[in-house]
Amino acid sequence: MAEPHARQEHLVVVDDDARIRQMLARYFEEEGYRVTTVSDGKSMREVLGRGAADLVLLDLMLGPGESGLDIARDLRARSDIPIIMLTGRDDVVDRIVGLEVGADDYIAKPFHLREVLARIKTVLRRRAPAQRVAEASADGPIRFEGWELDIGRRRVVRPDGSDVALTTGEFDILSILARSPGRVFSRDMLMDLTRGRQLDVFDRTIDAQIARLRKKIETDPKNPLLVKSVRGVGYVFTGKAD
Amino acid sequence: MAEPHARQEHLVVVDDDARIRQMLARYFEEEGYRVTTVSDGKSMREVLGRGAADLVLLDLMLGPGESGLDIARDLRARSDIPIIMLTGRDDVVDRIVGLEVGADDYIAKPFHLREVLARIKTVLRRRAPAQRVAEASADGPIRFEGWELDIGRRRVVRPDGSDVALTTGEFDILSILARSPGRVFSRDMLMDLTRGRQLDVFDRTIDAQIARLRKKIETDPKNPLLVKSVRGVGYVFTGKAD
DNA sequence: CTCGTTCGTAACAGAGTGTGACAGCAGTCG
DNA sequence: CGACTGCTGTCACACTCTGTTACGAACGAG
Repeated sequence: MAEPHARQEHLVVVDDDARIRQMLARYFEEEGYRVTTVSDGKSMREVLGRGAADLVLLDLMLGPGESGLDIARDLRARSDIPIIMLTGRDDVVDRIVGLEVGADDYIAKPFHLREVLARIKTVLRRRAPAQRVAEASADGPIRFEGWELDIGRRRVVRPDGSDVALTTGEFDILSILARSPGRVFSRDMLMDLTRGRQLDVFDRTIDAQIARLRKKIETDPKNPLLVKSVRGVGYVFTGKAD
Repeated sequence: MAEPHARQEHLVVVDDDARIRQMLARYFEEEGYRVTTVSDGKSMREVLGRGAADLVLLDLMLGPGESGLDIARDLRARSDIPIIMLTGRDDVVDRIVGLEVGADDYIAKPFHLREVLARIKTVLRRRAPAQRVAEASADGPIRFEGWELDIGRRRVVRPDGSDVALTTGEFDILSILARSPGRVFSRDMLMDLTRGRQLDVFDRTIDAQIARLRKKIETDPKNPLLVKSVRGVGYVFTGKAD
């Protein structure tokens, strides 16, 4: 059921088969989404040019002379709109290439409408937080106070050259913080950015993670120098960039 | 469009009846395949010698002096190209022998074009996903941290130049991961992309393969640098491209 | 100083992961 | 055909990671 107060999210369905377009549109509309259907890449670009879409559902098997993969690549090059591909059951290669060019997920045909809906919700809810942390810095490592934080390689090196074994959660939090030194992040934001979830009222998850993180990277965890608390607000990275 | 969205698959039709050749060719071309027709075994070998074909559709009733069965046996001895035989309605013996010599399927004449197409798709689909993984990259090898991963040749070379003996399964997983560094793949996706199957609930297959893979390519498998785990999500390749 | 709030962190339980062992299987070789 | 070999899926068990709870310490307002 649609939630009346939630902003209606806008899906764009790209498929050359009119029946499939109609079937998907009808189903998603019943589920409370706004749906626009188009049959080819050109129309899709028109629609996207007109207004913001939240997600593109793209059939890779379009008619002759048009490749869903090219459309996906092109789309990804110019925007961050999440893409879910519809592929033939056995188009393993297409899926691999599709993910490579930046699609967020794929669904094999024939599909269950329920499943498509579930995937859409998942992708909309969190565009793979871990992924986002990684994308945060495809560039070189962040250096501070002799430390080195290589987000791409998920690796942290101490001033003395030794590796720090951070867990996934610890690493994600540190990445977010260190990427924007001096900026204060609320627990809410950290939770959302690293796990794609909202924070419950009395949730101490982030606090616990911060404590564990400090124990591993601070010389004196009681007097943190790198990750400081801002009472009533959140946490901030105070390491000085080299 | 720069490239067709999926490589056009190449069918070779071997039949001594020109009308049948033409009929099949026209139909398959409409269906998006690349088709080459030949009338005898000699021409077939020429065509196969020139370039890769994906499937041979072979009439067992060739003209006098030539046996489709011999051609099939010979072809199978020298390659893995899938073979579908066209046999007379009652050539039970031929079918048996044909399957024995390694044909993948047979179709009794007279046949429906639809059915032929369906069989072709089935046979092409049956080909090991691994093979399709390999096809996914006709490009050069992937290089990272001094390593070399040649997907086409299914070969992995260490920075010191020595070969690593990866098994098929290990290689497939590494290929998928390394093609999209920084992208997190769920176990589900890895299973689907490498073996074309879905993951059962408590399936640890991928974990086991990852462990074996790490043992072979990581300096310290306990602290992996190339293939890292993302708790609750999956695995990610963290090698940096050279 | 007192009080209510916020934060740090130890402790625990449950879920997730690594890995050795083993058995079935397919391919190979004699 | 049978022995052998290497690969893979599965299981079991240990270990790791994380969310939650609890409690005391730190903090800020008045």
